[in-house]
Amino acid sequence: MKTSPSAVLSRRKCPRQARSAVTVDAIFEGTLQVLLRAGSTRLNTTRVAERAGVSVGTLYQYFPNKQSLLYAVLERYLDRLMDMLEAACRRQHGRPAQEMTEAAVRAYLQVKADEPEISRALYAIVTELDAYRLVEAAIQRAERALAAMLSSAGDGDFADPHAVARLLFAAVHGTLRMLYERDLPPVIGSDMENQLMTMCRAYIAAALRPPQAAASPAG
Amino acid sequence: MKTSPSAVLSRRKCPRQARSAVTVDAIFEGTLQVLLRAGSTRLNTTRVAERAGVSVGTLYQYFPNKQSLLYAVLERYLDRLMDMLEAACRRQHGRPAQEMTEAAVRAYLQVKADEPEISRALYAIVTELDAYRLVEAAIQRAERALAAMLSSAGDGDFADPHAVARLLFAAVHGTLRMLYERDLPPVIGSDMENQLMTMCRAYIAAALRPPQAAASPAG
Amino acid sequence: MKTSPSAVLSRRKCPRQARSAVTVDAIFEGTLQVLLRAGSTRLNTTRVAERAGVSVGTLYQYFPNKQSLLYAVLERYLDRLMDMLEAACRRQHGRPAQEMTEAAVRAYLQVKADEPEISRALYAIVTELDAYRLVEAAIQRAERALAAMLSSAGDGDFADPHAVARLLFAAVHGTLRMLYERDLPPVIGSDMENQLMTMCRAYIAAALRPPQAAASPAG
Amino acid sequence: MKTSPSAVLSRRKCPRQARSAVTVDAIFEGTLQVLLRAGSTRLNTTRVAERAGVSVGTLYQYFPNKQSLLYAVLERYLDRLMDMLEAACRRQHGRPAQEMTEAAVRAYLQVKADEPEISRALYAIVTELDAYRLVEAAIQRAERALAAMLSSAGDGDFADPHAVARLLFAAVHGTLRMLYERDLPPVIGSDMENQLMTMCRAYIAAALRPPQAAASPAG
DNA sequence: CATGAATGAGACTTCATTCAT
DNA sequence: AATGAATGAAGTCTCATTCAT
Repeated sequence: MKTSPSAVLSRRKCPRQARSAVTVDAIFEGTLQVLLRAGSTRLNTTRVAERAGVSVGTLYQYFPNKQSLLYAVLERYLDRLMDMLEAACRRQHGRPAQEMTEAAVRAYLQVKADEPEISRALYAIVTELDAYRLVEAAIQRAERALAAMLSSAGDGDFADPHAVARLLFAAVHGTLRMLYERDLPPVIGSDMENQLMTMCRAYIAAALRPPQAAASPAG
Repeated sequence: MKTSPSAVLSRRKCPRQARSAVTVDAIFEGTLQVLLRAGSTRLNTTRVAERAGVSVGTLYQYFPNKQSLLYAVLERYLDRLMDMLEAACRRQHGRPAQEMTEAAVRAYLQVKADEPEISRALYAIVTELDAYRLVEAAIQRAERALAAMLSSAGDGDFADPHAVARLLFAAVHGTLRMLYERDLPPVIGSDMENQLMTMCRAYIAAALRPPQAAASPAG
Repeated sequence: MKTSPSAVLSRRKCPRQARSAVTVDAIFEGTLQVLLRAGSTRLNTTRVAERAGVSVGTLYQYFPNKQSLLYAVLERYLDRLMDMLEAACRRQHGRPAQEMTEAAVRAYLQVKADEPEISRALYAIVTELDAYRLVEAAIQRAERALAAMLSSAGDGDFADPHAVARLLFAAVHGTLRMLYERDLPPVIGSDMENQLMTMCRAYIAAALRPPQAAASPAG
Repeated sequence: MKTSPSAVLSRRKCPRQARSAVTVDAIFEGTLQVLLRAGSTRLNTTRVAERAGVSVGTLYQYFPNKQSLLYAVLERYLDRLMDMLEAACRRQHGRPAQEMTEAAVRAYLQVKADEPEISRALYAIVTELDAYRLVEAAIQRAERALAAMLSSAGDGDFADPHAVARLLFAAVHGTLRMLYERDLPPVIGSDMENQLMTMCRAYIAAALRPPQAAASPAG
């Protein structure tokens, strides 16, 4: 039942010429525009092509079918999101656990805050494509980045850094998702972000083991 | 662009005869079956009717259109979920904050664990219907129930119980959603549940203010 | 292709009991109501039954199918219309041609004016049923009544009274039809009626042969 | 409840390529064919497309819905009919009233006689679409053309040419309509046409005022 | 390569009619 | 006789995809 990324979803041609790249970009952009303005239900290839300023035929020259187009759009979005999260995590290596966590979470909030509708719209795509494998890959990138960061904490270590990273990401991402799917007044939104931060800090504090009193010769 | 529950989505006929009630139930059940087996993309009225063992005509005698059917299914699910959460919260009134939270969260995990695919499938519906208003109402029921419970804690109080309830629900629900959308091995699943519990406890501990030693005679 | 009045259109049972007659009347009335309020396109048996205050089942106990119902409604209307026209014509027997014509035409205008929407709605039925045979019968009643009247004129006779009656009816009825299908301001409507009268008078004058001056010995 | 020609009824796409124009013509033709052979009740988009030799999809590429198709067919027919009537009227300018009237009426009879079934079928459309506004526009074109013609009569003038034109058109058109809706034997048909002519002549004679003997020196 | 007209399977919905209660 | 729930054929319309130009 699940769509396998093989055959059906692969893009048809790698744009080698500059012109092609422009076209593909226009199509990606068009897809997002339609998604935002018309919603995922009314998203169809004709409309996308129209908005992208190309003909349907052209669209089909770059993507073998509608699914592959959506898949590519999603892939690109997740890649960029994860690139950014990885970068943010790397920047925190070696710092104290609380600070690094706070910084990473804040970075994630930041990006998501810039484009709440896009996030929401893309979830529709995930559901429609059953593209959970793609999401899974992204999540794992996030977890690995967070785990590596946590492992490098300068002020202690974690019994199972990956487990902590896993929950941290799930909690932060899941909370954000709820936050952006609801139409909450900004005041409440920012309060929730504060509460989220409090929770993360409390969690990290509970999971962090202070550095081995290396000087415990008595041990 | 959002679908308002009025006109379009309301049910067409209240089943008066016993026969009707049975039929409507069969339709609800059929919808869920199709949702689970064929996925939301392949869900169509014909298939639902078929699975429910009735004709399309019958389906349309109770629901003016496909959307209203999905809306009703969703509504029923959310109502039941919230009924259960409210009951669980009420049962905890007066107990210590940590214990009550743990119990409530566990109850929620429990229900959701029984039917992971249904949850996932229903999210697809929410997206397709833009039925965020319905979800919002359910969320608010959850928040109120949790806030009332927290306010009754026997071992302290919260500066802003509703804010705590809000985040608690968002974090738990959001985390669960990620948990069930991924196909994680059970081991990891249960580990995540433990981590989630840890996080909740840590958060509650951080938000709970011990009882005012107001009555402290020494005062 | 035409619907023959046989089998399909005949009413299923002649209401012998008073209760039945009441029901049938209610159904007739309901049909007209729906026709006027919802239009012929949205006229369906369920709606008719509803408006008539009976169930569909009952409706089908009196009419074997939808067509027969419409047919009966039409028949009743045409019968009444023609009854009235015949009566009006009979009342004019023996009077001068101009006066009798004017009176008959006026009577026809009168009835039609009382219920322009009904007329219009019923035409829709005629088209849908291809019930031209029924209309034809009514027209012939009209023509016969008018011809008989004209033949009895006290001030002359007509070479072919039936031909005159035929055109007279066609012109009056056709003009009226146009009048009521358009939404003309009353002023123009009444002016048209005057013009119509002028035309009829002129036509009769042209067709009427003065009485044989039998006493013209000089001839 | 009336259908306004805006939005819903307007055509979807202006045929730009030659191929398109051919397709649209085929669709128009197909619609008429179906209308004539199957009747307005059995007219459906599938059948029209089939008869036109195209697919339903193609049909819907040019017309947003069934109504708009019928509307367009009707519009085209009325336009052509009125073009012809206007031309005929213009040709009569300046001639004597009786002659011009007779010529115009005859021209109208002529066209209608060529295609009695089409006329009848199209009336069904008018009823189904409630497209009375469209018909109204056509009627007004007819009235204007006739009024202008009458005003130019070389042998007198009319107190209210437009009123005369209005009734003239109503009577002629209405009579014709009755004539073609009935299945009268040709003999009677042509007799009616003669009678109609007599009536028109009589009416014109009654309405025409001889030229002012303005130069009457005796005055 | 690009275009956009054409295709047709398939989705949604209505409604005349039947029949168990 | 009356009821109204159930039926399912048939109609309208959409949209992913192809292919001649």
